[in-house]
Amino acid sequence: MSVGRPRSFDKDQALDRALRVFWRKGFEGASLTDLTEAMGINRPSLYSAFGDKESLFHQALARYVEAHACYITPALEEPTARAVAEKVWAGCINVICNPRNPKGCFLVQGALACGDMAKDIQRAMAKQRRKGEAALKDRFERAESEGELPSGIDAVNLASYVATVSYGLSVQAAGGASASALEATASVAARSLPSADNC
Amino acid sequence: MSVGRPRSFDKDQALDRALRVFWRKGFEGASLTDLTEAMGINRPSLYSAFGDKESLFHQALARYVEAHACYITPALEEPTARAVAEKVWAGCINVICNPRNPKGCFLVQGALACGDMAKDIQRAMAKQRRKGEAALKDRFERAESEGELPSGIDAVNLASYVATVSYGLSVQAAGGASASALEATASVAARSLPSADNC
DNA sequence: GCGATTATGTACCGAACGGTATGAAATGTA
DNA sequence: TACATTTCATACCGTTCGGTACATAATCGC
Repeated sequence: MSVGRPRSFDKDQALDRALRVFWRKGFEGASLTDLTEAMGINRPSLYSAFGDKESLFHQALARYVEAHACYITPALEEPTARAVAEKVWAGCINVICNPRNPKGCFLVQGALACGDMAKDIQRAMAKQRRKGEAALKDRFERAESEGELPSGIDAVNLASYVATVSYGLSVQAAGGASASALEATASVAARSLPSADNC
Repeated sequence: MSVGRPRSFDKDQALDRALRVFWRKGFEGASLTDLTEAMGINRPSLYSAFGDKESLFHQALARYVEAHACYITPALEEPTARAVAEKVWAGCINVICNPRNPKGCFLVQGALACGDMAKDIQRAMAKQRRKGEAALKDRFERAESEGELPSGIDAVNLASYVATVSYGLSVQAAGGASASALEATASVAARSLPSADNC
């Protein structure tokens, strides 16, 4: 056991609550007062446990990826490109319309447009989005090699498309769209996907 | 001619410059110092000409709709639902990847997630997005009545889909995607659209 | 118990925020 | 020229921002 006074709060829980604040208000819209109140701690505790606001945000981002954007991993294991895409969108809608969560995708609305001081944050978010797209691309390259993709679609474009629809759904959710409305939208999007009779 | 000292700056030009700042940095990320410096005027001139920051934002929003989101109107006059959607996406990409503009769509990134003080702004942006979707819906209802839409797609869902893809493209552009990459993405999206051989 | 160490609560820091008071400058009217 | 009117530039307002000094409290090894 480490010496010194023990921490009186649960660090993971506090990080989860910070994530929810950043998720709802964005990096710039979330003040330290918002954060400390939601986390149930005061400022010095936040700084000693997480570093400054930017560092806290990066940790919240990592937490989001592992705890909320994790639906991507099992989706990639679906047997067909179509099933992968449909499962990604379904998982996405499940997160962005979950009444227990802020509306929308954190990776989209955490820092899409921001002041110069937050440009590093903005880049980190874009990088994380690209990471998801790269995972999709790898998966669709496999589909390509298996002859699953029709002519005129390559893995990169399909991955970009699947991600693009996800981002669009997130904007819709942030604007108040319901899960059922977005499921209908995703079902239209699915018409683009390769199916058994078009390859 | 009105009495009093004449204004020493062009109001429309100043508003255009304010729009660009809000577009790039969002409502909260744009400070009054950013705005006045870009507009080439000082604070009291801004307040006397445009009101407070929120009022200026609303005027910038109106300007954006008429000067940059205006590509929607001619797109609606295309003869088929497919052509409408393709022209909307092409017009969208032309705006969000235009090197003369900030990257991305102002209606998406102006105030997607924000602090409580900017919630009215957030709602105004969502309302404006819905306005565009409603225009698409009306157009696709016409397509529906003309028997152009295949079974399983109604006008509302198709309009939501076309808008959703646009928003997703905007997120991609904000993240640095090139116009050519987004054109390829949009071409995948177009596979969802009704074509001559699927109704 | 005692010192070392770490966390907590309060109270505060300089800087930047949005917004404004004030007086000088520039116009039309007379 | 004198006045009314409107804009301009400076300098400032109170508030909130992100971040921290400092003293106290709680735990460890000894």
